[in-house]
Amino acid sequence: MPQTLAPLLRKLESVAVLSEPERAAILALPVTVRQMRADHDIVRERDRPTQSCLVLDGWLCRYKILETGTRQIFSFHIAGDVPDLQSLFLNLMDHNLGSLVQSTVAFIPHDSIRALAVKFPRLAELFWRDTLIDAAIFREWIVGMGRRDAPSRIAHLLCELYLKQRAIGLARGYSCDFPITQAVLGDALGLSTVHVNRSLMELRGRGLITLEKHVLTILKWDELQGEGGFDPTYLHIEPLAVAA
Amino acid sequence: MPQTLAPLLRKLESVAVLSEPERAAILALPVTVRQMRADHDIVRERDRPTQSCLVLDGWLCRYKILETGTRQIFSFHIAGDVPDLQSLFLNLMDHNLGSLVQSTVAFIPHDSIRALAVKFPRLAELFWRDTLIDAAIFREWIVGMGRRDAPSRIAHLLCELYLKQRAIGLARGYSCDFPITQAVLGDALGLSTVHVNRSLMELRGRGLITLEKHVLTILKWDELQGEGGFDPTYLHIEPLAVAA
DNA sequence: CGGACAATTGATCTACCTCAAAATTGGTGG
DNA sequence: CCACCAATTTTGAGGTAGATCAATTGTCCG
Repeated sequence: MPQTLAPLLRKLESVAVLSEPERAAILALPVTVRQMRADHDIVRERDRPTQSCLVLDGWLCRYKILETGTRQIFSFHIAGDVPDLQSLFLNLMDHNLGSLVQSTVAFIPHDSIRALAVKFPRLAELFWRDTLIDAAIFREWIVGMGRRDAPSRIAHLLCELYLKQRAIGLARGYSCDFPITQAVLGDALGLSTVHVNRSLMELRGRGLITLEKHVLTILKWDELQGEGGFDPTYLHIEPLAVAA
Repeated sequence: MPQTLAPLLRKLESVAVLSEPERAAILALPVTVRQMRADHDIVRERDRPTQSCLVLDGWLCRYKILETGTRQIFSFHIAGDVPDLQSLFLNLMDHNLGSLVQSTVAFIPHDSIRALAVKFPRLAELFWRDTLIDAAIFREWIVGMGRRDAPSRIAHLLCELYLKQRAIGLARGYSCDFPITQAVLGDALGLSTVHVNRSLMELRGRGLITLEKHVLTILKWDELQGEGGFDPTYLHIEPLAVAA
């Protein structure tokens, strides 16, 4: 399976040009590919994983379940992401990672990632950088939950998920996949399903977006961005990503 | 200034035992020490820092200002923290770092941190790990903002800040410094000052805490923890920290 | 074609907000 | 050491975004 790790390579190369040995070393990583059904947990709170998971296809999310049984989602992940890279140095999982839809993932043993990092410090830097962007997204998420009302919170997330997909070539014009139900959206934004629905209708009513059959289309990018107070700086998407 | 970097050393050694060369290399880092008045920005959004900042004494916080002028704080930092370590690989600041009270910080050039990381991969891991914990705290913060009401959100933060201080020996019994005004607390938790005040009174009324003259005392740890749904796992504090 | 899930709508309730003022507290200069 | 100012904390009184509960109406898939 020579091209299995292509999504990872593409992501790393959107930030920096890799040397041939670096590319080769990445492609030589031992992986276990696995298909997951929708709504299936990949890693759970309190687990002590010995491998991390690269998304090849599909959508994953990370979340916690509270004592009360409510769920809080704090990230969505698509091809090229390694959502639980943090388990490389934080042995004990403090949250869950699960699939939102049917997905394909590749498991990479921690040992081989560590070996890679020691041998190629620059790759270590790129992986590290990736976890830093993860944190930057969390920060922006906090800002939204603390200070934005429901419609802007939703608008902001739509902008983010659209750009994330576009950066890896998964958008078509101003459209992209959006396999997230309103209930899931509520769990991510700290809103009730009902209120998500109403806010979404407002955005549609104002002609900013279209959202049907799990496809999002942004009709008025500038206005949607304005509504969400969205400034893409925090995603740290490099010009390289666009150039490619 | 042989002991300037002691807080950093103490923090790293709470996770792993360092070799003599590693200790020496850290202590040999070139630093610029600076005193800051309260409410002073150290790094601002859009800056491109060439150094990171180690807290030696005092309290810092990271925050963003929205278009509307409101502020959202997403972290507090005390001695031993390097709040803007992420600028090592994310060149452009996407938020601000400022002092909450009079503080002492040490600036360390990125170049020398990078050199240290390449030479001692294990130190790189420890720094990396630290930024991962940063992210873990953000995740928990999101859970609180999305799913906890005001009193538990506050209770949770009190637990966190108490433990953070205790882990580096800054607590006395169940008491610790708490130089955070109710307005600042509101900016951190996405609440109005008025509501922070009322929730705080409730916690006091129920005899869980005492908070006066900028000193927090936790009277009923178990109940406060219960109120906040606080599980310290996400802080990833190692047994070593307690042993020391 | 039925069953399960997802979206939509209606009605009521409440946690938290805003505005406004009063009471404390802490720091500072005389 | 006291008086005074500014920043905090506290209290009161509405107002509202968003929650909850409960149906109803799609929509997709086997």
